[in-house]
Amino acid sequence: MQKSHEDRQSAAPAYHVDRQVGFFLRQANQRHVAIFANAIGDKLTTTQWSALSKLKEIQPCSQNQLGRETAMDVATVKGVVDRLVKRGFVATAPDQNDGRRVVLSLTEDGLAVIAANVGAAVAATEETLAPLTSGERMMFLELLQKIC
Amino acid sequence: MQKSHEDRQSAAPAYHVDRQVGFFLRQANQRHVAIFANAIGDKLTTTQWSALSKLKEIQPCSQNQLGRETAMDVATVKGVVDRLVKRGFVATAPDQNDGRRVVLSLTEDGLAVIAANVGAAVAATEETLAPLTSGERMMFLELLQKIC
DNA sequence: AATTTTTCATTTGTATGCGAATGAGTATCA
DNA sequence: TGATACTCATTCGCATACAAATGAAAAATT
Repeated sequence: MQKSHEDRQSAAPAYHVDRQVGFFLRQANQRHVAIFANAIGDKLTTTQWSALSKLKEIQPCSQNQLGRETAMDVATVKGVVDRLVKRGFVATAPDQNDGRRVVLSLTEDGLAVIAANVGAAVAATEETLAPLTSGERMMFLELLQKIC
Repeated sequence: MQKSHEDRQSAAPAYHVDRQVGFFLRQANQRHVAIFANAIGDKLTTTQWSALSKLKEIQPCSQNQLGRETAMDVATVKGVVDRLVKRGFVATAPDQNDGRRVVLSLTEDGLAVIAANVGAAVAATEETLAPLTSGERMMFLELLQKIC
């Protein structure tokens, strides 16, 4: 078998975008977002869901803190929170001790929408990992966390 | 040790957003995009890089086909291609046989910018996977592909 | 040949996601 | 106290990402 022109020129293997981690990460994320959107009943995005869920754990808290806890940029979390406030899931109040802060908390509706969709969120996680066996899932999650 | 209220109510484990695949996938992708942006010298995004690299493999081709090959929505690939055309990396021409199609191809500058940045792209992949050992990388990529 | 379906490209609207800049408020420290 | 540094929230610009709708052209079907 004759060697290809490329192989004759250098020992470096051919570059293929569709074999790079970044390419797969983007696709895997895309697939999960689609699964989540399909599973959830109340038109909540993955980031909105993250914000709501995290807020339930750490409320009351400032907007920036929520952003840090959910790995969102300040500009990003601003938009996410704005939409959640607009829909009545999150309430804002000025901080008494710090004039800069806006204190975030969940409303009744916010708590209700979380309760109503936890099942779907769990199902979305399950469906995303469906192609993997139980052992593969543990291994995958462990490795995935390492590159975050 | 007394059982928590939650445990008494149900056998279901507590839900934590920051332990779900989706949460990690988003973060891992974020980190890679940041690494890539930092490594590349010519202000190319990961999607723009995907489009250019793939185009080099399959040119000439239509816009929609490029979108399918790079896992991009028709609306998304439109914007990506527009910016690449604007910067002179991609040329468009009407298809002789099909009045709907726009035939895409790389320009001289397009080929040059790819050549000038392959090294950085490889380095970005390397840095993204840096937290993993060689064996872990193979395992991770294999599992990641399964959930795409 | 006429109808239906599919494909292609485009546009609109909504939602992230980040860099960078700004202004207001707080904390630190000389 | 006064200068400096930091934090918080906001805003602007740019770049994905998808749903949905549109119009034009091609392919498949009857």
